[in-house]
Amino acid sequence: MTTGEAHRHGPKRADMVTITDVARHAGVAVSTVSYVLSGKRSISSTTRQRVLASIDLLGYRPHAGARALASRRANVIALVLPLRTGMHLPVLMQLVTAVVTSARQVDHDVLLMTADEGPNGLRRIAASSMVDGVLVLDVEMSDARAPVLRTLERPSVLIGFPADARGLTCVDLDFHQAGARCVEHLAGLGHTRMALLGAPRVVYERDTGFAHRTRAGCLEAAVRLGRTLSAYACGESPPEVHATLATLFAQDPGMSGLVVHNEAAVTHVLAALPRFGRRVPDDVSVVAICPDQVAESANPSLSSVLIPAEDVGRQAVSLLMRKLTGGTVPDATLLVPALTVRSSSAPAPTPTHYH
Amino acid sequence: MTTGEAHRHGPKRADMVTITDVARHAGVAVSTVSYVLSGKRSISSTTRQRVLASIDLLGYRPHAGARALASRRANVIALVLPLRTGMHLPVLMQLVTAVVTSARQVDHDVLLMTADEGPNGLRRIAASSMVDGVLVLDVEMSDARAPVLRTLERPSVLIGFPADARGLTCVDLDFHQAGARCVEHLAGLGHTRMALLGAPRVVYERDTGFAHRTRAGCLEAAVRLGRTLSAYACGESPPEVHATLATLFAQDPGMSGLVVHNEAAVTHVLAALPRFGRRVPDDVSVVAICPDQVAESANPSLSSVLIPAEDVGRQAVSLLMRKLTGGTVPDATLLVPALTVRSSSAPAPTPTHYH
DNA sequence: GCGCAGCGTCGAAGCGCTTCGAATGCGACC
DNA sequence: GGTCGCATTCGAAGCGCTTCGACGCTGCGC
Repeated sequence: MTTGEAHRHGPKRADMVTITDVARHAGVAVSTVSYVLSGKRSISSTTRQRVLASIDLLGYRPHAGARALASRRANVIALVLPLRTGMHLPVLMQLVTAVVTSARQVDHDVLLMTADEGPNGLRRIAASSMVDGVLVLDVEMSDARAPVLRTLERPSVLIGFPADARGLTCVDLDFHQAGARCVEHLAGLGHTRMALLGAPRVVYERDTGFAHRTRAGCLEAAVRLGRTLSAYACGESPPEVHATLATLFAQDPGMSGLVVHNEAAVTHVLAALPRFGRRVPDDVSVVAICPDQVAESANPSLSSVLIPAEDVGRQAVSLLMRKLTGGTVPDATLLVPALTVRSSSAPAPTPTHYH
Repeated sequence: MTTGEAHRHGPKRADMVTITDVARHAGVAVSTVSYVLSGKRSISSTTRQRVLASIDLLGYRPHAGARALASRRANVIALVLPLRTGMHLPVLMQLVTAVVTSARQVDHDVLLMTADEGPNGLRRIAASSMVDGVLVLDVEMSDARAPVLRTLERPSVLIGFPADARGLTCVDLDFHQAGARCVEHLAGLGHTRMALLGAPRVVYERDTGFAHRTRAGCLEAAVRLGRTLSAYACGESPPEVHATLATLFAQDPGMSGLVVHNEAAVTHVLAALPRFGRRVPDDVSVVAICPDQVAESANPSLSSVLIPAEDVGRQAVSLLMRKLTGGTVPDATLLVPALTVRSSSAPAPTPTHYH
């Protein structure tokens, strides 16, 4: 269905209400309407009422492009998503939702970019004044986008930490503290001999920040609390998990508190423990660092430190906004992890003799 | 007109290259640069070269807002995602990626909206000339957004069919044909007695289009090919699946070809069949209508009709573009389903006697 | 030799909005 | 009563781009 008026000069839509229309209808100057809307100058309450009434009546909506042109602010931020996503999808979605919602709360919209346009996409978007700032999700250690962001003429915030984060603003969960929380929880339940079952060895061998940080956090907490903790790298397949557990129990049969930081392996761990004669949580307590969904759908449900997707998204937007308004922000923002107790952790058992 | 002047009236960014700069540098009029870029008037090749060189040299990028203002086209489409997503997440992501990529190919960007802003969000976006058109994902039968779209001053395309699709442009998989394909596949393998295990009863009782269409497609194909097919609604829990299968085999022990259109139940079906003494695919062949991932990760992997997310996304964008350029498009676009043969289907067994 | 048709280019008029400086009106103050 | 200060409001100048009519030029037909 076409609207009338197809072939005029400056394409003139009959149905578009402009600020001029509002001004005329309210009997004020255009600038007055603008000031009512932006609040950048004081307007008498009678005038304000009148203008607002006209706006309402005419159904006026400011033209985003015109506004961007005149004010040099688009009120749009770019959200860069990877297309290859190693990330847990539900968590990603939570993040995205949180970002969009938070952005809307400060009157911004979100432009979606997939990574396949690569660095050039970033430059294009930024240079065209289409967005005021950029939010990058699912950052990798050696992220090709990181260097580009540094040279970009617009502020940006990363969710996650690349290997080289200098000069970049990053947000993520505080994995060091997450590790510590897990150990503290187990220690609080009376466990004295613990283990960390972490990511595959290769992950540690690359300088993958968050894996190291988790391990350091666990070890530090164990030392601080006077407990034993040994850390194991662990593959993701059932056989590898089984092998790791075998080694672990061989070295320390009395181990009763297990921290798992390996999303893929965690269900296999639960499945394998009974085969070593350990019931969860009666003989061994398990605490995981993983998305909520994984923790909840496990059997038994896992006590865990969650990825606080909501918070991360909100924080990221808030940081970006602060940068946009010329504020100064910390380079690194680490979110305080929260531990949720579920069915996989319980007070330490009285010592048993295993062979 | 002097360019110097750092602290004039309108905020002047030193780092922004405008079309005026390009024109001056190339020694032509501003309009000429514009025409080189848009190709809307013929320009001599020498001039074009010169202009393009200047653009390149200066690193010029048109200001999106200014362009939108003058041309009344934002070159942005809105993508509306639900926040509550009943949809299979990987499929959703595929769709989103496909949409973004397709849009970029026709020089459009994508503005992301979550549904929680509701109908008002749609109106806001549309009226502010921020987007030229709207793409709505994951449409429900009784979708609150549908009526709004009809009154919107911008074209829209839905992915999925609401109950009342009058006056709306919708795209989806052709479920009728999908059902038929499954039956044809089984018939081709020599199966004569088949069954359809569909969605829960309530889904049929609401007038849920795609469930009915699948069933009709299966029945029609069975009749056409001279085979037996009975359709069963089926719940999603293991006990319900077990019960349905029990009924099914009680009524027709010789059933050897099973079509499953129930994502949630399909794994339970595979798990339950052995308990009825049926091996897959030796005794019973199973064909599913489900996302690729589900089919691939099942054991045995499922022969299935996939949701062609890529195609759907591409089609949706292409339809929207056609509407934007004043073209006329069909109300309903049904995508041809493709069946992928995997390990769950095999030639019909020689008749066996079950009790 | 003159008129005419195109081609290629230019100049100017906006698109709808923000923002700055200036104008207005009013009570207060000397 | 004149002047100053304050609170409001107005007018106009752009923001960077597109688009339309106009114009100069060349080559052609008569």
